Amino acid sequence: MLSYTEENYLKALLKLSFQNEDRPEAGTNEMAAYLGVKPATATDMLKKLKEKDLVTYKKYGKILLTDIGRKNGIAILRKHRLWETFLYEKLDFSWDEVHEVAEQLEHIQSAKLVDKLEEFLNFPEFDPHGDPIPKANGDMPAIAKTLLAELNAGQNCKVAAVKDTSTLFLRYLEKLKITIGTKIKVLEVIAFDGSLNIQIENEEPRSVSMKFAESLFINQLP
Amino acid sequence: MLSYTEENYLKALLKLSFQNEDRPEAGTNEMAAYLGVKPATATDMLKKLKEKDLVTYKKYGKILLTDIGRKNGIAILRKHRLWETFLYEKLDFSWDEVHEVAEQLEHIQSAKLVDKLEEFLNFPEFDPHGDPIPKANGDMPAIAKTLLAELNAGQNCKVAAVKDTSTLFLRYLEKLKITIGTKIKVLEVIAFDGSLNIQIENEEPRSVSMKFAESLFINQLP
DNA sequence: TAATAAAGTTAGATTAACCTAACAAATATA
DNA sequence: TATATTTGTTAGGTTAATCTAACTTTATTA
Ligand SMILES: [Mn+2]
Ligand SMILES: [Mn+2]
Ligand SMILES: [Mn+2]
Ligand SMILES: [Mn+2]
Repeated sequence: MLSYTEENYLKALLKLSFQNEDRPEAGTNEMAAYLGVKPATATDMLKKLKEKDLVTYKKYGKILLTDIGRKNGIAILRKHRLWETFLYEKLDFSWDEVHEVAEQLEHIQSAKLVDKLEEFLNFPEFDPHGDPIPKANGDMPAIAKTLLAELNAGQNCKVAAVKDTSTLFLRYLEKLKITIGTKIKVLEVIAFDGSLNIQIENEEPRSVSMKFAESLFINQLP
Repeated sequence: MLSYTEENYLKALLKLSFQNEDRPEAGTNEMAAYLGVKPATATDMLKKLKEKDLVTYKKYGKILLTDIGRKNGIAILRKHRLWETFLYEKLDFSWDEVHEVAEQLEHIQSAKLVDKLEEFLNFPEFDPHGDPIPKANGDMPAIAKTLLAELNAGQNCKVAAVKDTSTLFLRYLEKLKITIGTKIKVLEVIAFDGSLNIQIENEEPRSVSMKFAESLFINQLP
């Protein structure tokens, strides 16, 4: 059985591996920063995880999940996202509130609980931020990876997921009435600063910054 | 903020205080046994809880919750019982499965979560074992304290709560189709061994042992 | 009441997860 | 390529929660 902390390291490594898709390994400092601990602490834990065959690790080398480490990491991620969905759908939490509580709930140990929860939620595919929820067998729907910023004038899309999950951004999205699934049309791309004029559903056109457009994953529409 | 372990000590002390109503204090060994640790461990923790003003404690003396300790204990108990209710009502857990998972869930820190959960469950008064669920302000419905064993031949009652929450007992109750709210009529009390002949709802009469009758709390019916 | 038993404490270790400070290796850059 | 910078490790400590073994206090009982 894994400790709370060990689980967090595995999940962190998994998420870092999603971030650099072509280079799924991470460094000690990178992990330490991600987890909010000092590098010395991470080194200790990585040695321990290596002993348990959850990561491959060599002195001064990069860190990679083993198959079993990955399996465990995905199980935590699954729980995290199912709980976020529960909080959002059933308990009326807003999407900027769910993460913090799910960070605790993801460590509850009960196979039955996860599976029953998934059933109760009707086997959701995506969490409130649009991130895919792994199935019990580890399968996971593909992650959207096109950014709004990559579109050209005239193109249509649907919001698939948020890249930035900060409260500041999520609150701003709410203000703009943007949520997962919202349709957006790009009216104009301003070459000067990369900002966009967009139409959100049938609202009045408005301008958003390049930073904004680089924080939203979308699925293109024909 | 209290640690997982500190919370468990407070809840334990609270429950022990319910058990001996006229003598709401506990001893070191009693607490240690309840929590499954050695007395030396409990002594250390009690000193720490005393420092934090959560219990009154003097060397070789009995232990009592302070007002603030009690308030905290009740908050944990509230979470425990709300989660048990959630698991039972929404996720189809059986009543002998809920406790173990609730033991973990009760330590999740989020005031909003508890209150939203309570609302989602429609402000339940009792958990799946018939135990009262404290309100957000600390109020708690009265605990049933009459045992089935205290009734005489001819008297009617409704099952209010289980005193013994062991899997063995709960499974046996299920087999007998007894749950919280089930009506029972005492047909005969056997003086020899304290066993009872009872009628469960409209089933065929049957005999139960004294041990059985001392494990069920009931509310008497006219 | 004196001896025995039960209840509770203390001292000293252990383990997990963290830290700082000093050092070593690998990488980037002048 | 030599030096500086970045990255990562080691040694030695701390804190929370646990333990065992030895000891002390309180309660029971002969
Ligand atoms: Mn999250
Ligand atoms: Mn976590
Ligand atoms: Mn319980
Ligand atoms: Mn607990």
